[in-house]
Amino acid sequence: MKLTAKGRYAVMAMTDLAAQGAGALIPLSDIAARQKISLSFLEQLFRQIRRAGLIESQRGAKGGYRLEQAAADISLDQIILAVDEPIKTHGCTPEARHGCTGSSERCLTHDLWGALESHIGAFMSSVTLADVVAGRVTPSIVLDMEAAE
Amino acid sequence: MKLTAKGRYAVMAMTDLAAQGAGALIPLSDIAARQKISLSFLEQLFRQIRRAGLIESQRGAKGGYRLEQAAADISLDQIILAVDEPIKTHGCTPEARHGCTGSSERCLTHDLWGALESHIGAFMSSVTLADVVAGRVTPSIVLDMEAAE
DNA sequence: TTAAACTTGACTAAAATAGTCGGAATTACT
DNA sequence: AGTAATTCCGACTATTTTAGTCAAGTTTAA
Repeated sequence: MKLTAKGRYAVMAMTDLAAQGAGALIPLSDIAARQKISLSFLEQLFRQIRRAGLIESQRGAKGGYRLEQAAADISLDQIILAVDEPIKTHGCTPEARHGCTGSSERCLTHDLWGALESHIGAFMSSVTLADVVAGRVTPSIVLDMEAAE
Repeated sequence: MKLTAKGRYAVMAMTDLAAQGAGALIPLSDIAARQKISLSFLEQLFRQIRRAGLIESQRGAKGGYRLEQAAADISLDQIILAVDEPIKTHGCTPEARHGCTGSSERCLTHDLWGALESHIGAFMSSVTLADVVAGRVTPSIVLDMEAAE
């Protein structure tokens, strides 16, 4: 899972949308103003998010966007994956130049990248928009996991 | 913590070095050949890793690199931080254009990025070179953490 | 003396990122 | 019917970052 500014903006905008209440149609211009993100850029992001099925739109005057599902049912990884290309963690693919599939044996770090990927994914899929809006995402979540290890 | 191909190569090369045994001086050309990484590029990486104090070098014929500490005492985040700029997770800094420090209140997602950062950091600092060499890094580590949640 | 190896800084090509632009389609309201 | 608000779309582009090269050293073992 790639973590870029684009994904950050998408999460910020979706959080804003979720914070506006459940059923209302919110025009992008409102979100753009509140989050200080250019409208054009937001349009591009929301286009992708809509195609992923996370939001629904209504065109025309008084139109806007609303969440397709409840905020508690939308996890952050869904948002990130909607706007960024999915994978990018390890180069151990047949196409990669320096991957380990070229050589006969697996490279020593092969499993590592997979584990890292899973680790990040587990976190992002465990946090929902509702969590973020409610301020339930704090470093304590992480500390809990570390302590439990 | 940024996760790029550069950091990956650094970890791969350091793993290779650790796998060669404790005290021996290993020339970079050996690692370059085994890991299929260009020698020039490796030189650049090892320069940064040496400055970070993770390895020591001996110049001249029969020279090379060896780990400064035991493989069990070198964690992956030390390697990543040595070759990549440290931070890059959230834009909530004074310099950032769209950060939350500009507005009076904190942005809703502020804590989130910090938590994500901690989460990734916790993983990378919990894994040592010795773990990777011994093949102790598998997705099961992640599953353990999830199950414990 | 020679060859192996590290050291350094500057440079660069390619890729990815972040974001723009112009226009078209749709809808509510008057 | 007309107008303003709004989503929708694809293509385009400037900037930044990444990945990697290059040329010219310095140091040491044999």
